[in-house]
Amino acid sequence: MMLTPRQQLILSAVIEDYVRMAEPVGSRALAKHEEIQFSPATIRNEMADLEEMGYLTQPHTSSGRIPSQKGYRFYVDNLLRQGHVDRSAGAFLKDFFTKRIDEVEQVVREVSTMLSSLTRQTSIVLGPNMYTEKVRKIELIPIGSGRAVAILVTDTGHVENAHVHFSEDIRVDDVEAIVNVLNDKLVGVPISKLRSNLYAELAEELSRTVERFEDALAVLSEVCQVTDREETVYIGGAANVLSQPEFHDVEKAQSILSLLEQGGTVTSWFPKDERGLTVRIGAENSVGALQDCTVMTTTYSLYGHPVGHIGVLGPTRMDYNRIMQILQYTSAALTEFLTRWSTGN
Amino acid sequence: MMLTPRQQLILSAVIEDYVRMAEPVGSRALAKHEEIQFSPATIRNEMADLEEMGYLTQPHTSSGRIPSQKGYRFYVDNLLRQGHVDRSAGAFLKDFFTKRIDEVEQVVREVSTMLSSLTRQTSIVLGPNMYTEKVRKIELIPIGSGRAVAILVTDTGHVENAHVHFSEDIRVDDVEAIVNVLNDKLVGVPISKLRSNLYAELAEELSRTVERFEDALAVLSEVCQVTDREETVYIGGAANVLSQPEFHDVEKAQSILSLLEQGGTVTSWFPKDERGLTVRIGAENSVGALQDCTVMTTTYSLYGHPVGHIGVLGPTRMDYNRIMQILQYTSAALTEFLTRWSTGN
DNA sequence: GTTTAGCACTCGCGGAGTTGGAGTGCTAAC
DNA sequence: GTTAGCACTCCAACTCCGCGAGTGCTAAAC
Repeated sequence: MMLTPRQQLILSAVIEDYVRMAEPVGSRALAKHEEIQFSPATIRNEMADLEEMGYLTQPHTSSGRIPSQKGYRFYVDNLLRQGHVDRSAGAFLKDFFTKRIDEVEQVVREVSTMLSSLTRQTSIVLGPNMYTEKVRKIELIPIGSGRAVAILVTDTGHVENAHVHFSEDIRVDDVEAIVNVLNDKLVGVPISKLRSNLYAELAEELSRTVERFEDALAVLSEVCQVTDREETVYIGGAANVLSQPEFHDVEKAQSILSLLEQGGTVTSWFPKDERGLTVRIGAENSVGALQDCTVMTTTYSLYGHPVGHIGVLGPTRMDYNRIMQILQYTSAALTEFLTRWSTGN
Repeated sequence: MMLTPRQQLILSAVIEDYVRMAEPVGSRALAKHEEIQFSPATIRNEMADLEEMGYLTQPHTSSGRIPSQKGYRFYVDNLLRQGHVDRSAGAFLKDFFTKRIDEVEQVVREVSTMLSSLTRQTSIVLGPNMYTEKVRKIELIPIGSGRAVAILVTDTGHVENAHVHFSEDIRVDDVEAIVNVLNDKLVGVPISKLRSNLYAELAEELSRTVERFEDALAVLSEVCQVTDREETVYIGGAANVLSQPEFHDVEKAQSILSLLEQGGTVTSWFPKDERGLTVRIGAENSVGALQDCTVMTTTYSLYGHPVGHIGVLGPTRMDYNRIMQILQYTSAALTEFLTRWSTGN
């Protein structure tokens, strides 16, 4: 069942040609490759075998072959020659990451547009989540008529806020009391723990120390809800799907673009609880509209924990090698940036 | 030079038919309208005149007529029969705006997707700017190793934040001193005034009262920079451009989509310093890629001042009447929501 | 003078027929 | 096992043609 070296050679040649030209590749064309020393006839025989085994398909009898999903899978798993990002991309990336930026959000957003312009595909970036960060301070700022803004600052300087409603006649003391309890109990606690048992403990503490229990509870529940904030999704180069010949069919393109528009859906394309690089080819994506697409993703980390995802969406006919290199480089650089940033530049 | 009533009738019939069918409309088809009581021959004569005057064009000799840009312009300026949103849209809108939501950002974002699904076009919404809001409180929260987060809360509860770098050896007192001066001087000041003469005055005050002048200045300049924050841009239904027959040409569609992706550019499509409804038809848009598009926009307000924009982008062949009604309704409802929201729900 | 019927003409569109080329599978020779 | 040769397949591009929708013009009717 294993492929002979020659078959592997031919398979990768087919894939690489097809990725470049977007057209079925025939035996004559392959024979011109310098690594390939056999005659077209031999190649034809091998290709017929590869087709029989399901690695190649023919759009119609007597046209060249194109890789099947199984073919791509084998290629990604066994034939990708690891390496470094190519010259120009490397320069571009190095340049990008030496620019000094210090707002995380801005960096993440720019990574998204950078990835899409470098790969000429659509990029998807999930902003870093804050689960591992710890509460630094909670503030409660009244803004009149029984309303206030609750502000939570994490140890890395993330700021989240939520609006809270109070009873009309709450007093400044009450507000202060609430804030004090919250800060006493929550400073230093990781965001991911806010929801859990702490909630009960805090509710109890509040009921003991604070007069305005309902109001305090309102604040507490708002504060805890930051846990539920979805990671922000940045999508770059969505228009690039239209430049792929496989999406000149407007219907397909539209279905993909509408998917991309619903930020929520996109989140689910990323493998949960998996770090490092993943490649989802065609039907492996489970989402119907992505049957002809490959989604390649990886994670970036802070203090050794993956905190966000970066990914590239393109046709199954994508330059796996190049994009993989770019993603890995970017992931590493982003991780490094985050560490530098969170330890004080 | 003025059009006769009959010509106006025919012009609007042509436009309304064309908007519906997206195909050149001929004399026979028009003659079937019940408002139109003339024979096809008469209509042909009138259409020939309208073409000569530039209100209609013919894609090729002997095909129906389509409206020219000038035709649309005349239609929008003189023939649009004002009215109310149609039944189903009205119900939809009413329903949308009675849902109780209380985060401004969320409302604005949802308005964007609502507009696009209701109009089946692309919607563009600029979030409310804060120029008219006043500073409620400024906080400065150290997060270790010479860094801090500056937080600015406005009277309506907007929260903005920025990171600040200090000298390593700054003391808590210094930080407090800075915050105090800033709050003393800035609370109650409208955001729009932060940049102006106040800056100089404050710098001077800080130099007198605060030891760490450079650090104070760093904070001040970060705080003042919130003025420069661009309004957030929400784009909804970008994929809808592909469902318009005029954009089945992938090239065109792509150029529009890439434009939409650069949020910054989009901002410039909105007329500055103009309130109320504007319609930019075809070449009136000045941006090359929008030659076949119409951008219809209006503003929404808070306390009588326009604070944001909503708009719809579609082909010049759009349902001007319907979209205009929807925009006006939405603008009013959004204004009302904002007032209700900022005066305490 | 305005409106209308009639008619010849134009032009794009879709289907049918044709051709050329790229590519295959098979067979037989090396 | 490899390769040259050959017959075969099928798409893509092209041309040709007829149809139909629509026009402009003219002459008659109102």
